[in-house]
Amino acid sequence: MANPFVDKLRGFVDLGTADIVGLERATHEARVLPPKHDLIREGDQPGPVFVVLDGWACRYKILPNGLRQVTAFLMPGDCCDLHIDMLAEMDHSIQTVTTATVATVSRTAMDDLMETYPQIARAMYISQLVDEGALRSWIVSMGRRSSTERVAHLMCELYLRASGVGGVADQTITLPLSQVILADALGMTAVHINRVLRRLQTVGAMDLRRGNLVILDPTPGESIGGSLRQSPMNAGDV
Amino acid sequence: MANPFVDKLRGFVDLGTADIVGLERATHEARVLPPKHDLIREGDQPGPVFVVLDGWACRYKILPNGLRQVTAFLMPGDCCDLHIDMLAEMDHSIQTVTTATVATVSRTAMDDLMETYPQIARAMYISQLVDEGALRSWIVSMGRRSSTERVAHLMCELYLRASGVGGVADQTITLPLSQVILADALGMTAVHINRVLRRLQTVGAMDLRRGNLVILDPTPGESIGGSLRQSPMNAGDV
DNA sequence: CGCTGGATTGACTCGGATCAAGTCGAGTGG
DNA sequence: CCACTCGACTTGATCCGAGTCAATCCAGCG
Repeated sequence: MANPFVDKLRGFVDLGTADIVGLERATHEARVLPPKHDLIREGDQPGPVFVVLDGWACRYKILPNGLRQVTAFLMPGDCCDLHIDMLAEMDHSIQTVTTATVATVSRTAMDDLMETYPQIARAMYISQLVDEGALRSWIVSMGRRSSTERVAHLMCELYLRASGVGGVADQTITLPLSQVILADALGMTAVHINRVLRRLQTVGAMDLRRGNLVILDPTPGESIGGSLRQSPMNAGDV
Repeated sequence: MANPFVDKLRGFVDLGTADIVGLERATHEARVLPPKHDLIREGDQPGPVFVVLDGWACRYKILPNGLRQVTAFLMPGDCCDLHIDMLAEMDHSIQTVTTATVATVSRTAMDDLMETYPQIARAMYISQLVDEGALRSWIVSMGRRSSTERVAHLMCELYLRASGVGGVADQTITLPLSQVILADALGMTAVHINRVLRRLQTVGAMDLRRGNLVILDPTPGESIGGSLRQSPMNAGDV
C-alpha cells in the first residue's frame, strides 16, 4: 500500500529499501479520526509525533476573543515537528479537517528511526526547513498581498503540494476546505473569500466547487490580463 | 566576556562548563558589520550558520513589486537555522538592522559541537521550536489582530525577548527600529504605524522615542481601559 | 548650510469587514 | 415522500480602518 510519508521524504532524499521498511514499520499503527477532531490542543503536554497518512488536518490558534487563525494545512505525508516533545506545552492546536488516518510515532521509535537511518533524519530536517519556509511565505502573504493575491497564492501552494504526493489529475486536486476555514487561514472573512473566489473564477484563473480545485493557469508570471493587479505567484516563493 | 548566545541557550537547558567553553570557542570568530548589510540573500546558496552576538538583524523577503515583509527580528544570542545548509538555496534574506557583531560557525564545527555536547544540541532544537512558534504567533497577529494590537503585541514580544538576554533596565529596552522597518514587519504603512504609536503613547501604554521603548504596563490581561478594544497580549502567546 | 532619512500630520479614497437576507443540498424524522 | 433543519454558500447595502498622497518638521552630517 502506498505510504504518502515515504513519498514525501523521497522527494527530499534518496531512500533505500531498508529506510522505507523502517518508515513503514514506524507508521504502521494508525487511527481513523472524524473531521474537526483535535489531535492535540494548545496548552497540552506534547506526546508522540503525528503523521497524516490520509485526509487533511490543520494547525491553528484561537485568540481570547474567539477569532481563529489557521497557520498551516497538513495533507497526507505531512507531520508535526519531530522534536515536539521538547517543549513543555503546545503553543497551538492541531485538528483534522476531513476524516483522516493518522499514525502516531513514539519518541523512542522516532529516535531509533533517526539514529538507525541517517537518510531519514536528513529528510526530516529538510522537511522541517521547508515547513518553516512555508510559514514565512504565509507571513508575507498576510502582510503584503491583497486578498485576491492571497487566495490565489494559497490555491497554487496547495495545488503544488498536492501534486508532490500524487494528488493531481487533469489539472484538478481535491480541496476539502470550506470557505470558513479558508477565511481563518487567510485572515479574512468567509463572505469576502466567497467574492474573491467568484472573481477568480469568472476571470478564468481557477475554479473551486464541490471540493475540487482546478487551476487553469498555474503559471507563476503574468496571467489574467489586467483584471487582477498582479500575479498570484512568483518564482522561488511557494 | 558575556556571550549572549550562551545566555540564551542556558535559558533552555543547563549547560556545564565544558558546554560553555565549546560554545565560546565555536563563536570566537566574529565580524562587525554596518547597518543594512545583507548577511545572506534570497537565492544564495546557504553557507555557515550565523550567530548574532551584538546588535540587531532581521529576516525578510521582497516581493516582485518591491514590497518588503520582515518575518523575524534577530537580537543578540539569536541565530539562523542550524540545518540551513541542507537547502539548495535561501528562501529569504537576512540583514543587519544596526551595526552588528556576527559570528559564523562552519557546518563541520556546528556538527562537532552538537555531537560532542548533547545538551547544546538539545538547546538548539528547543530554540528552533521556539522560533517556529514565534512565526506562528506572527501569522496570528497579521491575520486576526487589529493594527493597534499588532503593534502592542510586537512591542511586548521584543520587550520580553530583550529581558531574556538581560537588556532591560527600568522597564526600558533599546529598540533601534525605525517606523519604516516596523511597518514592513507588521504589514502596514509607516504613516499608520506612526499614528498607532502615538495613540498607544497618549493612552499611557508605552513610549517609544529615540530608540528607547518603555512598556508601562506589560501585564497581559486588561489594561488601558476601554480606549483600546482588547489586550495586546495573552497568556501563552509570546 | 543645504541635504537626507526619519517622524508627523492632514485630507481623501477604497478594500474588506459587518450586517442582513436569502439559497441550495444533504440529512432526518414522521 | 415530504416537512424541517442545519451547514455551507451567495449576494446586496453600508461602514470604517488603513492606505495613499502630500506637506512639513527635525536632527545629524558632509
